[in-house]
Amino acid sequence: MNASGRALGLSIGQLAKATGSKVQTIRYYEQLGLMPAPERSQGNQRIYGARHERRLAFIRHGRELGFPLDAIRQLLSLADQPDRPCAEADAIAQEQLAAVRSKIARLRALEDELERMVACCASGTIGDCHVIEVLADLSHQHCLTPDHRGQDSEFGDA
Amino acid sequence: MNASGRALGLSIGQLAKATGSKVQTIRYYEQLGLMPAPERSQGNQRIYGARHERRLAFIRHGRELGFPLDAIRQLLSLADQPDRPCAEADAIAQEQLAAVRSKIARLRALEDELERMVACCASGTIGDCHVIEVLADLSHQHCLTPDHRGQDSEFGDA
DNA sequence: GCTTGAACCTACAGCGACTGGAGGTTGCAC
DNA sequence: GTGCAACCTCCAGTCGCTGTAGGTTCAAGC
Repeated sequence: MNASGRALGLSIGQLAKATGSKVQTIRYYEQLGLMPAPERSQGNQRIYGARHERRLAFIRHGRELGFPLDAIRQLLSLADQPDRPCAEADAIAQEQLAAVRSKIARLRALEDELERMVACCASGTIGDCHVIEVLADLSHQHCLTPDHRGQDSEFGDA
Repeated sequence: MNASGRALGLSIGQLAKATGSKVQTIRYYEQLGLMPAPERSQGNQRIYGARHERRLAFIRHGRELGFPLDAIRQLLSLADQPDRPCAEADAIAQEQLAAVRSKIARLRALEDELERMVACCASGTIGDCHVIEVLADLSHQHCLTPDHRGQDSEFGDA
């Protein structure tokens, strides 16, 4: 019971290294209930097994893809019920894809505006600096889209 | 002294409406020192003039373009010194443009991964759900880029 | 003059997902 | 037995707001 079993005996530092996480992050996930509380050594230090490593890898993988922790929590609970339909998991992933696309769209608009802004900078003085002029312009006349404020709150993390 | 002068007598709520900000946000900017403390009425309520309106519009405009408040602080201080060279302002804008581009690149990679993820979902059960399978895969074999973790901390806000 | 309700005031907690530090204990190698 | 790295808990800070609690002021209507 070592290859895919549970006993493995990783310290939190070893688990962190194995999954590319930080020690604090692992404790943070435990605090949030995303990671189960592991056994402790006689000296009260956490001891992890393969099960924990898989779970943490799942979480990190989700985070790398930009899923919020709440979505990951749902995905984890779904992953534990192989017989349920996968429509729910699919919906979560679709939602994340939509969020990513909307952030891209917003950032591309910003990119356009910023490009125009810096392209016109002739390295003169602040007095005739296009960057400052655009920002100071109350009427947004220099802007491609007069309302470049995002409709969704902000493009958060991912 | 009304058209472009200072006296105008806006309450904080009127200023918020005029600039598309929220009342709390204006107070927050004042607390950070981005907005100067305005005069007060007899009843201790803030009274703003055209100068404040221009300054707040500048800040909001910068935020809409994703500049962090610290960058906006620098840009504001530059805007007050029209004789200085504009290289510094240009550099700040270039930096922001670079940040936006790097976020776009990261998000596009995520978009690709997520597309592949959901495209293969055949609406079966969790047991053979591609979404869950990819996330649970320790070896990242299903991933386009085995290291889709961002090199910069995260793609923050904008 | 009085009442009502909206808008204002200060101060502080919370969001998301960590990160870093203080101050103390344990584990392992030499 | 001695050092020091890694562990422990708890708490504050990041960024840019947003929301709430509990109280005061303003302007309009009667």
